[in-house]
Amino acid sequence: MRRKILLTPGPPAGKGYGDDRTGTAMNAEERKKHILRCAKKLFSRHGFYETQISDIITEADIARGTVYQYFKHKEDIFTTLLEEFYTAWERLIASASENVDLDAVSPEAYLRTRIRTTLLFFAGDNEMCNIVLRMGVGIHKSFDAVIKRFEKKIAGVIIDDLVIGQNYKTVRADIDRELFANIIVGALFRVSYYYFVQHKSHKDSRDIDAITDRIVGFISPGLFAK
Amino acid sequence: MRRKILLTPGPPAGKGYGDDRTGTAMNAEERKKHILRCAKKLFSRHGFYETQISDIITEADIARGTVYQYFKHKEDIFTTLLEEFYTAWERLIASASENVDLDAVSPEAYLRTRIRTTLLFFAGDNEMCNIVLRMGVGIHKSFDAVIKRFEKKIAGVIIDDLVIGQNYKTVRADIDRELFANIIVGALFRVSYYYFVQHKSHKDSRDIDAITDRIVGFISPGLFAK
Amino acid sequence: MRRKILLTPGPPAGKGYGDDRTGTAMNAEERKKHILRCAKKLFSRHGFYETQISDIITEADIARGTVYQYFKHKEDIFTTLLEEFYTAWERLIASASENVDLDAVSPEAYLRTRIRTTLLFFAGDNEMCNIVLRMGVGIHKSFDAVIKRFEKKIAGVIIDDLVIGQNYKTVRADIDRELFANIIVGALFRVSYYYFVQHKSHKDSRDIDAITDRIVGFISPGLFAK
Amino acid sequence: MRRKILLTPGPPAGKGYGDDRTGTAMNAEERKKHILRCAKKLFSRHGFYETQISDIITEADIARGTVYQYFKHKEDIFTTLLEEFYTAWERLIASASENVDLDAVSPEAYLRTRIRTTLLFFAGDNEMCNIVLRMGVGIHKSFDAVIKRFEKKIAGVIIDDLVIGQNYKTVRADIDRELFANIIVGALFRVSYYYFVQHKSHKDSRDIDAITDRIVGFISPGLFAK
DNA sequence: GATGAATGAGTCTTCATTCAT
DNA sequence: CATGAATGAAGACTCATTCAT
Repeated sequence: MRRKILLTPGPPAGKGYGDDRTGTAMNAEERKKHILRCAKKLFSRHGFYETQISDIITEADIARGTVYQYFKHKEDIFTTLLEEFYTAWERLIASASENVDLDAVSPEAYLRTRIRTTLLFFAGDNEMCNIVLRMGVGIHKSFDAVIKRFEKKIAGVIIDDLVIGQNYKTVRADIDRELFANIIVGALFRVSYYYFVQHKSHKDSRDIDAITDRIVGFISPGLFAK
Repeated sequence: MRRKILLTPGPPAGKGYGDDRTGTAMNAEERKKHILRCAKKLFSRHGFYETQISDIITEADIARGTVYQYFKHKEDIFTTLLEEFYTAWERLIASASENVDLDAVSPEAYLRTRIRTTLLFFAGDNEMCNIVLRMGVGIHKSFDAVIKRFEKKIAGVIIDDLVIGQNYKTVRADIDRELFANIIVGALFRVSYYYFVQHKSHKDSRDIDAITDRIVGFISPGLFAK
Repeated sequence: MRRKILLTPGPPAGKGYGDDRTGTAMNAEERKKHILRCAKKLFSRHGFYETQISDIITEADIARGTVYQYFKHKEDIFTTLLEEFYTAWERLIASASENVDLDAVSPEAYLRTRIRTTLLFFAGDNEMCNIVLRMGVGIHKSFDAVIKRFEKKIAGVIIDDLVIGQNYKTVRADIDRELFANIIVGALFRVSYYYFVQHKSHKDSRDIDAITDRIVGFISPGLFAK
Repeated sequence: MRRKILLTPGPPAGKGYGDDRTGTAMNAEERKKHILRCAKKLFSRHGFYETQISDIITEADIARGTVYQYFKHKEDIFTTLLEEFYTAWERLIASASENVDLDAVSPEAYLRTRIRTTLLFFAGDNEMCNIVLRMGVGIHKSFDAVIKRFEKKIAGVIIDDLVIGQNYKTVRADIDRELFANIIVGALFRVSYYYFVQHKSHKDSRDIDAITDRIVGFISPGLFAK
């Protein structure tokens, strides 16, 4: 029986009539944002797959059907979140570019601004930061341990190298080892992904040698003591 | 009944005899590896959640129950894959370290070896490379488009900056822009993730300024023309 | 949590292991037939939409998932039922035609065979009969009353006419009024549907006059007393 | 606020003012009819279950809640449609009976009027015709193909028989085969439904033989050449 | 009277896991 | 050990109905 006609028709009832936990009424715009906010929180903590619509409506304190008044499906929520984030980023970059007089600013100052802008942007929303940059989170709790171990290890190896280098006085003493290790890991992971997964046009060891050379050439000046 | 002795000699029936494309029978060890190989292929392409046990047994041409003879659950397969990968990496790093005489080798040559080793390792198994380096992202087909767009854009912005810098002669002419953009993106993403998600100890804008300064200080020497 | 890993894994349990209410094990073929049989019963009584998968599995005493091992979806069950029925009918007609020597049999005897065969076929499976011929059933309980009233009325009108005609001696005295009313109603409904819904090529009143004439011409000889 | 007095005078806001394509305001009576008209169109095309309240309000260009001001539930709309149709039919039949002087009119002329009236009635509203005469079948798009095939086939068989009969000169040459096939199919379906589903009082093959005989006796005079 | 956001019971379908053979 | 039919908890999504405005 699809619907118990004449028996239990009933819908609404009780709370939720537009209220939030604050009891303030919400218009469509606000409510959509509210759902998005709650979903972001959950996606950030548990990932897309481990976040259920049930979790979202509990968090948002709304009815099941309400979600579907604002979003076509679960993916739509996630996609909207991504789109908004990316759009904000694009706007930021665009506005940042506008206000720069390339002739008046030193290259280093320019680079500095760029990097600072990006970091500030990510720092401003660490939930989206987690969603977008997630490196292992949001997959499945049971993988966390394994992943964490690896991430720790790989950074550790680099740090050890740096310590040795600093002892040998070959590596600059003022290097922030922790930060540096992350830079290297990030760079290597991304380069690997880019060349070996996305553009895997028969990279043989000679290609890899070439790539290695360029990376070393780029890193060395900032890394080693003169 | 046991009548058709000549027809169904060994185990149950029909195909699925545990053989692989070769038709050769497999022992336990081989069979487990076979399953892992098939699962890896699928996880790499569709991610953990979008890969079903059904897909794995189809790919491996085995019976549903067989999987559970070798793995406790689906997660166990994935975890085993990760573990194996990490273990291999650790072994590689360890053996690489053993054979180095730090007094006999230049710091740059040492760095070169380290990087080359890592790249070779990733290049050697681009399925695992995809799984490990993208994991959270190999999520759902419908997100791919959005993500790709962003990734393209962010790299594009950096490349544009480099072009400008090279025109102005402030950036070294021999920089491989594509590679460099990936290094920067990778570094920034990871650093952001590390500081703003994992260790989010109240990073205010002063912390970010400090981090920015260090990154700039590290990158500049290799980036700018003298 | 998609699946409460390590917490509540469990499936099977208890009954249902292939048993029916008879306790006899079933092979794939039988089980599919069993599901079909149960579904037919329910579809026949409550219609496609008012029959839930839950009802079917209760009736068949199987698990929810089992249905989907044999049928892609609910529609698939219904369609299979229709297909089987139609196929059986086609086979029947074909075999009936084979054994007829048109030169040796009187036209009336031939007609007789045809009609008898069809009636026997429908009489043989009144559940499918109801599903296929349903004229108002299987829609929604709440419509039943309205429909029944109309059906009664329309037949009533015809029967009244016949009574009058028989009193006037213009209608053959040996007419089975109930049967005849159904023949007329069925014929008129179908003709209307055929000409006014399916092939609605601008039937104006002249067309209708022509159709009427033909119907009258065909019915009259068997209806009126000489 | 009530500022835009000149813009939003009457009720709430925007469109949906209750008007139809003419832009004229509607009173309660008209509005109810309007909803019925729209619902009829949709029920006719997609059936009761595949027509949603959402579809109806879109078609009628009214608000969701408005429907429930005129109808208790979805079923109520459908039932109203049926009731109206049946009532109209009853009125028609009643008025047709009034004006007949049975002593002055030939039985055949009387039959002719009856049939013509019925056909005209159905032809006058092919949406209701579709709803009433197909009801159970306007079920689900996916079944259409299967059903159509059967309907075609069954009519085809009869037509083939007629062709043969006409070649043998046993069947009247002036028979409209298409029309006749529909008459027979309609009659047989309805009789089957009546006797085997509704009044299934142990119809055994002897009953069926009796029914068959009567049908043949009734059809033959109009069918066969003398 | 009209509106339409909110409601939530109900329904289909998926899929990891088990266990008799 | 391999098999694969059976299992059923879980989850996404629908949609008739209500009621504050």
